[in-house]
Amino acid sequence: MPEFRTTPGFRDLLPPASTRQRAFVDVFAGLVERAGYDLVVPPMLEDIGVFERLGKATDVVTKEMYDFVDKGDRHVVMRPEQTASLCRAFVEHRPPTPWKVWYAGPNFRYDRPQRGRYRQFDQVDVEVLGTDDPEADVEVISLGWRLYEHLGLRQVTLAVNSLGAGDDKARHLEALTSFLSQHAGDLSTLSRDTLARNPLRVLDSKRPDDAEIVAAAPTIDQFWSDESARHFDAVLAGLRAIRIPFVVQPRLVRGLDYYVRTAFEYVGGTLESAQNALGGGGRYDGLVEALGGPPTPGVGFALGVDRTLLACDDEGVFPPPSRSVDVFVVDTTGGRHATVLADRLRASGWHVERSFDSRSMKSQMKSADRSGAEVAVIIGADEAASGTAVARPLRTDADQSTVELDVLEQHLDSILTTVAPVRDASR
RNA sequence: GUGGGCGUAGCUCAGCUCGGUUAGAGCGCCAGGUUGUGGCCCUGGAGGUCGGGGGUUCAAGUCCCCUCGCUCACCCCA
Repeated sequence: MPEFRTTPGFRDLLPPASTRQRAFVDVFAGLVERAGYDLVVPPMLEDIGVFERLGKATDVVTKEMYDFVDKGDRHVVMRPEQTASLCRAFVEHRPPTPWKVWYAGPNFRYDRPQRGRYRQFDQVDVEVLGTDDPEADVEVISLGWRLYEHLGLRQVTLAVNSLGAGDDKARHLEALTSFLSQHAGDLSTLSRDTLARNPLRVLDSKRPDDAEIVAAAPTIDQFWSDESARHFDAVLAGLRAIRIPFVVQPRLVRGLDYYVRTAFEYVGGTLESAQNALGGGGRYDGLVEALGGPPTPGVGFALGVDRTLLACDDEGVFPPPSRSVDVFVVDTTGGRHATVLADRLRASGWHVERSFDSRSMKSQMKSADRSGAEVAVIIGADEAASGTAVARPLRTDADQSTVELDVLEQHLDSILTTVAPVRDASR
């Protein structure tokens, strides 16, 4: 074993996983930017206060944060999520509303790593701040859904609920707490602990022992105010209007206090474990205010990149993009010709590779083959002396030919267009 | 934080049950067969503190203890 390794829960992303992750973010960025969302890049380090406003479940949550005191005696934290950072940025800069933004980047949580969960993990998210129009909820939910469609995932379920707001949310919580307390004896030990900490989350229990009590517990839909019901109906109607299928799930909850009204989750169909949520979000109308800003409604979602890619693996979709090398320059005269020619051909827009260390022609040809290049351009002593190069197709039976260096591009064009249909249009 | 599985070559693993010469295979890498040409094939080569420490023993990759790491699940999930 090497002396130094990544610390627990952290990892190096190497190809092809790294290129696939970037391709994933590219798909996401293209999708949301077409919808008018702008990139905002908040720092990874925040004052811990930003995340202590997330609600009373904070005690538990704090234990899983990467926090420390820096050299200036500031208590800081590697951000555990992006939404609160973006809301902090909103308060700090007060941009015009509605503020439609997206971001993709790493977050940190100090918990035990397992499948699809690392201490540093990437999420992509969108947020809309400054409007409580239910159509904004619909737009946000649709963007997540369309992303899964673009990726080719078919076994994703959209679950939606309304958590209510203000009085109706409070009355439901009261009724739920009282009901669960009365039946605490019938709950699993673990759920009794959860009840003491965060009663809403008991509804999320997947333990068979709890099924009966959870099924009988009062659900939020019995407590909705007219306003909450109207908002939720509008969201559902909007989803129907753009033909996005959903399941209303009255027991869907969110762990943090700031969520109100719309809550939703995208649930994967292939991950059979207790954590099959690929992503989720909802309305957080009180968060900006809690961070010291003006009353500002907000809605957004965050999707776990690792978990979504795992779901892609399970469904056999979204493979990593393959490199397509156009030309491999083989130079047996020391390598300088390869340097010059590679530079020249790259400037013309081709994907060009070469080898180093003056290796044998056989070795360089082998590298050329393995690079996947369409054509090997070979320069040996004879070619160097006569100002020519040999162009040898590697993927067809066509003969190689010797061409003058000043017409090399033309020649490559003629053989590459028949072999490789599209060349980089930006050249 | 709790529990299970696993740590042997760059990678995937065999060897451990029942301790016994220089610790193996496939893939990958390098070179040669072909003194200027990839793929397929053949030959050769480099590459190992058997995760680390301690113990038992004449002898430990193999048995025992501890430890670190990986992994899966639970807990938690913003």
